This record gives sequence, structure tokens and C-alpha cells, in this order.
Amino acid sequence: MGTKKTLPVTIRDVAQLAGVAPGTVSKVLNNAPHISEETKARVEEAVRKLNFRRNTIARSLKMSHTATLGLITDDLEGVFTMSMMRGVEAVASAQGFSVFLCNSYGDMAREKDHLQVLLDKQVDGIILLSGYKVHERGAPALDLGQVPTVYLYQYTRAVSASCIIPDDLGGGAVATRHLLELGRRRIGFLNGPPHYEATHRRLDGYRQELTTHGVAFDPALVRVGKWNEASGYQMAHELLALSDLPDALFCASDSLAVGALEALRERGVRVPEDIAVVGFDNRNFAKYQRPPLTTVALPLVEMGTKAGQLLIDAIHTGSPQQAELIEVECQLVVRQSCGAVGG
Amino acid sequence: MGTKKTLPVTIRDVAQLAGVAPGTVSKVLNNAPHISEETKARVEEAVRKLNFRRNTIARSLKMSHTATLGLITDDLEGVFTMSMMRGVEAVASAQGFSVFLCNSYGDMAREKDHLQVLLDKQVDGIILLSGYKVHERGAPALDLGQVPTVYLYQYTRAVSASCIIPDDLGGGAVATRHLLELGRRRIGFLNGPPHYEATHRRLDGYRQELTTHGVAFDPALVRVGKWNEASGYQMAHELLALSDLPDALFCASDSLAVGALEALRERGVRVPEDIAVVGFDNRNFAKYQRPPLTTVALPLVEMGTKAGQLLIDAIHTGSPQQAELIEVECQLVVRQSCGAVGG
DNA sequence: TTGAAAGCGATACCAC
DNA sequence: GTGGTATCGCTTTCAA
Repeated sequence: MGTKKTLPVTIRDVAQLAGVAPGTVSKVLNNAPHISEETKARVEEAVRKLNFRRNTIARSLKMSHTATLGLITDDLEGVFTMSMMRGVEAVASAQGFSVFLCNSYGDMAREKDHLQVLLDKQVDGIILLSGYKVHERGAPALDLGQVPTVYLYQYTRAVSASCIIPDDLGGGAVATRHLLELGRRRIGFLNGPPHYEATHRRLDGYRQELTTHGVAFDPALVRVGKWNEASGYQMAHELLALSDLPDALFCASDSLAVGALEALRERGVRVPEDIAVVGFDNRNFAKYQRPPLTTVALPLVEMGTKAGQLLIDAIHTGSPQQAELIEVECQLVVRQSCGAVGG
Repeated sequence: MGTKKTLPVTIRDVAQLAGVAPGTVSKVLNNAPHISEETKARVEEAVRKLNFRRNTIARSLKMSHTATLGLITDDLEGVFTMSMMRGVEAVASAQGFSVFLCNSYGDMAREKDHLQVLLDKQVDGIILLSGYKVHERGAPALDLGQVPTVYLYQYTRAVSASCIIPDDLGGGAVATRHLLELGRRRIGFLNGPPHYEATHRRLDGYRQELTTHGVAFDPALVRVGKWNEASGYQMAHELLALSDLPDALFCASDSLAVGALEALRERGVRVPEDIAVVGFDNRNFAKYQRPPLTTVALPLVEMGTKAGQLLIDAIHTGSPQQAELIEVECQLVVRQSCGAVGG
């Protein structure tokens, strides 16, 4: 009637039951060559009978790797963070890795602490995920030595690590092209604040595509604000006050687009007949707008999986880190706010 | 000129430098009693000089605990998940624990796999986080043995574990009371779908508070729909079609409230003058509504910290798991949609 | 093809 | 108070 504390079953137990040496069991477990079919079978049966599970800790101690990744994020509040994490988690667990989640709140001291813990825990690799501001990131808050590292949603040149960012320029271009191909020529551009990398690159894509199509860039058509709806609302009204009205609005975020949509509604301009609207980010509310918003999708999950895969590859090859800058394509999501579908 | 692979410095190295035995070093590190000030100082200096860090893996092997928690979540997409995770991460790292992040997608097979990995990695405790549907959860997908477990945002009776849920009933009551105290008597209730626990408990809170204040419950005033804006829009219109109009609308989610607000605007009814509106959840868009939405805050972060703290406490005490059901208070967030502030 | 034994690095018990 | 040493569970080299 006493409490029965189940003692862990070890490789020795298995060896004993199978009548072989512990080392042999280990080899079988690792699918090592030069093992007779017979002993292999005996070992496997013993494993099954005893319900044996290898002690990962002991294994890690001996092998000095842990099948574990560290993920440090800037903000666990950001609307984009979650999807990237989801991508990372997915590849990681599909390939037998676990991932530690750490929140640095954008504070270097905290980042350092977390990094120290991760190093102590002997993670095999580290992902540094953070908001995509305009100033590129510097080195990690702690010297990571040989531990493979990848930067996600930001880039750095301070350190030799792979960096994963969205192809904002391409995204800006594809949206603009869509509008151009639909016959729009005076495309207003509602932009976000200048301290974001995305702001500049989306604008670049817009300008680039304009000149490709032989349309002159008109500075009067671009406005700079915040990322939110209120800002989109206000900037749209500004553009609507122009003597030479735009026939399309490219908004650098979906929130801006929602604000713009409201302003247009207020003014009684029809979307997309009078003015076509396209957003950016593909937030989940985009499809619920009236009309459903055509937008450019930020490939968040894919960026996460890419980061995870790159890291795991680096871990497996063990070769020194490459300093690759990877831009993941931003796909256009066509809905009804530009008149290309159902309109 | 060869690559200098930095060999890890061990406790033996420290011992040697300090001129003491390894065991002594270990004691100093653990602040054990019965150590002379002098050797303590010598050891500490050696530690500093060599920049020694204890090997956590070896330590875990010996001590059979890892200062690590596992967090398995249902959906890494849910709007509420993130905040709870933030809470968990915060307490955990503040108390020296790291947390493994696992996504089960609500799939028991995946949950089982993750649980197995977590057990293999010898986490000290596990948090099961998932959507708060009406059917209580069963046991974990795998027998967790003695590993402390807490259920977050759901409850179970299948297993002896602490469960953390929001006090939806209290939340329903506090919102209703607020309306009642503001003099409203015909309070419409826009509810979510019946397969959520929250749906029932918020309604219960509403009814309970009504009777407390001697106001008769009128079934004609309650509507059941989905959680989203469209549903709120439609249900509000239904209530507006009543001959005996409501003077307030209690919406079981902020999204419902947003839809309701739109319907009211369409009908030209003034908020809060004609009809007061209160939401539930305190989503971040609530404060940007016009008028800013009074709502009941879901204490997500707090629930996360509570879960983490409870788990860590259970780990430290080592006593058998309690089967406590903890309801975390939902606070009323007063803004302007009820006329209590600035109106 | 298999067995024996030496560690990985830290801890804790038992002597002194 | 402090030093020696067995041990946690697994892997791997070296002999046989």
C-alpha cells in the first residue's frame, strides 16, 4: 500500500534483460552498423517490454547537444510575432527540436540574461526575433561563440548570421503593378512612420514600379503618417482634397487602408469604381472590409519556418555561419477593393 | 593560428585553482553552511578568474530537475493566447525557469507527442493552455505521472490539477451592475455561441445581477449569435426592432459590441445617451471605438502569471497536486460608451 | 560482432 | 570544515 515511486529504467536494465552489454544497446538505439539481426531483435524487444526511454539529459551531457533551440523575442505583444513563432515551432518540432521561448521586451539587459541562460542550457541554436525598425540591429547582447544564430524580422551586419526579412520592396512593387495593370495612373501612397524599414522599402517598390511602367512619380501623392486607421483616415482626406484626384490608394498597412476606406465612404466615393484601394500586411480583418481588401501578404509563418530550417541546417552541418540576407516574397492577395475580382 | 576551441571550464578547474576539493566548490556554489569565509573567498575568486559557469546539464542529470517548464497550447493563432503566454514567460524567467513552447493545434496525437518529448526532456512542470470551450477537458494525452500540471484557460475534473479560468460570471455581473447603477433597466444581452463556457457564465452573471437589483429577466432581450462583429450588428438590429426598446446593450464580446455600435450608428441612436453599450474582453481595439468602449477586461496576463506561479510553487513544495479551480477576477474598464465618464 | 571500461561534469555522502 | 569518491545514465573507444 506504500506509494510506488517508479524508478526510471535505464540502458543497463535493457541490456540485462536482453543479455547484452549496455554499449550494444546504445548502438542498436542509434542504428549503428555491425550489429547482428538477432541481438538487434532481442534488444528491441527488451526496450519494448521495459517501456524504455533514453535519458535525454544524460545523452546531452555526453554528446553536448540538446536538440533544443532558443527563441528570444522583442515583444510578445506585437501582432506579427505570433505567426512567426508558429512557423518556428512547426519546423522545430517536426525535426525533433524543442524551443525555449524568451521575452526580452526589447531590453538589452534582459536579452543578455536570456542569452546567458540559453547558453547555460546548451541550446543548439538561437533565433533573435524582433520588430522591424529602420536601424539595423547590432550584435547579440552576449557573445554567442560558436552557437548558430539567425535573425528573424530584422537584419544585422554586426555579426555573421543569417537574417530573414520580408521582401517589402517586391511587395510594394507587386501592389503597384496590380493597380497599374488595372489602368490606374494616379496612385496615392499612404505611408507609415519613417523609422521603420518597411516604410522606405515599400515606397521604393512603389516608385520603382511606377518608373518601370513609365508613370511619373508625383510627390504630392505620397503622405507619411502612423500605421493606424486614424492616420489612414486623415491622409486619405488630404489626398481627396487635391485638385487632381487620385484614382487609387496604396496603403502601406491594412490599418491605414481601413481608415482610408472610411474616409472614402464619408466622401461618397465608390471603391473600387472611383478609387481602388490596396493594403499591406494581410491582417485578418482585411477580408472583412467592405469591399474586401486587396492587400499584400506579409509571409510571417513562412519567415518563421525559414528561420527555423536555416538554423537547424546550420546546426546539422556544423559549418561556420553564413551571413545571408534572405528576403521572403510577399504575395498579392486579390480581393475586391481594386476591381480585379467580382467587380 | 589554429582555431582555438574553448574547452569548457569545469568545477575541477576551479577547485584546482582555489586549492580545494571539487565538492567544496560545489558547496560554495550552493551557499551551503559550514564553509569558512576564507575558502569561500578563494573559491569565489577562482570562479571569477576562470569565468566559470556550472554545467546545467550535468547538474540536471545528477539532481533530476531542470528548471524548465513545458507550455502546450491549443492554438498559437488565438487572440488571447499570446497574453497568457506572456504572463507565464514573465514569472517563469523571473524565477529562473525556462519554458518550452509547444503547439498542439488542438490535436490529441500531437499533444501526446509533445508531452512525451517534454517528459523526456524532464521538465519540472507542464501547463496545458487552450481555448475555453464548454466541454471541460479530459486528462492529458499522456500519463504525466508525478509531474505537476496546471490547466490554463480551461478546466478539468479528470485529473488532479489546478485550473485557471477567468471569472466570467463575476465579469457578467460587474458589467450589468454598472449599467444598472447608471439607471438602465432594459438591458439587452448579445451573447456568443453556446459551445463556449464563457457564453453561459457571462449570461449567468447578467441574470444574477438583474435579480439582485430586482429587475425582471426578459428573455426577449437576449440574443445568441457568434462572437464577431457581423453577429453583433445583426443582433443589435433585432433588438432595435422590438416595440419596447432596450436602454442598454451588454455584449459578450468586444467584437459583438463593435458590430452593435455600427448598427446603432446606422439607426441614428446616440451612445450612450439613448443606449449605453458595454463589451467584454477588453481587446485593444475597444478603446479606439467611438465612443471608446466600456468593457470587461479578461485578465489574460494575470491568468498566465498565476498559472506559472502555481506551477512553480507546486514544483518547489513537491507535495501532491491540488485540484483547485481558480477564477481570476474580470475588472470593469470604464470608458465612455455607458455615460459614466466624460459623458 | 560484442564486451569492458573510461569518461561527460556536478553532487552528496562518508570519513577525517 | 574539508577531502575523497561513488554515482547520475549514456556513449564510445579499445580489445577480444
